[in-house]
Amino acid sequence: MKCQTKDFRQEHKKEMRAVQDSMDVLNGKWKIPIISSICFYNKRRFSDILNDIDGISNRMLSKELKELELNKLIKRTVLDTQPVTVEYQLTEHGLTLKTIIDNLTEWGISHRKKIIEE
Amino acid sequence: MKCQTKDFRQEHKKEMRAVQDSMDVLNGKWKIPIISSICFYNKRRFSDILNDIDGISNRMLSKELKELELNKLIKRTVLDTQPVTVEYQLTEHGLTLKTIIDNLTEWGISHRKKIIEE
DNA sequence: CAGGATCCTATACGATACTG
DNA sequence: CAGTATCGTATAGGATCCTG
Repeated sequence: MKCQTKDFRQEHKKEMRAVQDSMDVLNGKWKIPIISSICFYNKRRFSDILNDIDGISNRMLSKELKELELNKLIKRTVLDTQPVTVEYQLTEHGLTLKTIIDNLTEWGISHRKKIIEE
Repeated sequence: MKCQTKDFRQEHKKEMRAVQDSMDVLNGKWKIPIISSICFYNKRRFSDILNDIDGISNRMLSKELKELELNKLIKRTVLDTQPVTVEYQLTEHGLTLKTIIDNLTEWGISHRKKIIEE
C-alpha cells in the first residue's frame, strides 16, 4: 500500500508546520494559564493575574504578556488612575483559542485518570 | 457583578491544572511532530520517524519516545528481524489526541495568516 | 501598581561518537 | 537498526531589588 505519495507527504509536512506554529505561540509554562485567567475574568489587571496563577513571577508574567500582545492574542489598556493600572483582555483572535483550551482541559482530565489507574 | 464566588474560582483552578497537565505531556519541540508522524503512517519505525522530522536528533527522538510510552500514548514493538527493527504506534489513548492536533493545525494556519496580514 | 534590571540555576536541546 | 554516552550551549525560568 504505497499510497504515501510525495503529495501526501508534502501535505503532512505542512500540517506539522502549522501545529508547530501553534505550539510556538502557546509554549512555555505560563502562556495558557495567563490566557485562561484573562479569558475567565474577561478583563484582568496585572496584579490580579499574578495572584491567579500559582508560582509565576512578575518577571515572567511581564515577559509573557508582551509576547502574547505581539502575537495579537491580548490587548493592553492603560487606565488613567493614580497609580496607573493596566487591564488586559483577549482580542477576537485570542478568543479563537477557546476551543483548543477547552479540548486541552478535557484531555488533561481524562489523561490524569488514565495515568493514575495504572 | 460579583459572581466570582470561591466555588467558581476553585473550578477555574481545576481547569487550569488540567490544561497544564496536557501541556506537560505535549510540551517541548518534538512531542507533537512525533505523535503526528506515527499517527499519519499508523505504524512507524525509529529511523523513519527520524527522517520524517526535520532537525531532530536520535538522542532527542529516543528520549521523547520513552516519555510518550511512559505516558501511555504510544506502544513500542520490537520485531524479530536481523538487525532488530522497532515499530511505534499510537495507543487508543494516544489516538484521543487527534482532535487536539487537528485543532492546533487549523489554528496554526489561521494564526499565521493573522500575523502576516499586519 | 506595573513593570524593568540583574543575577543565577536548571533544563532542553544539539553534535558527535560509540555499541549490541 | 535502534539506540546510549558524553559533552557543550542556549534558553527558560526563579529570586530579588529597583523605579516612575
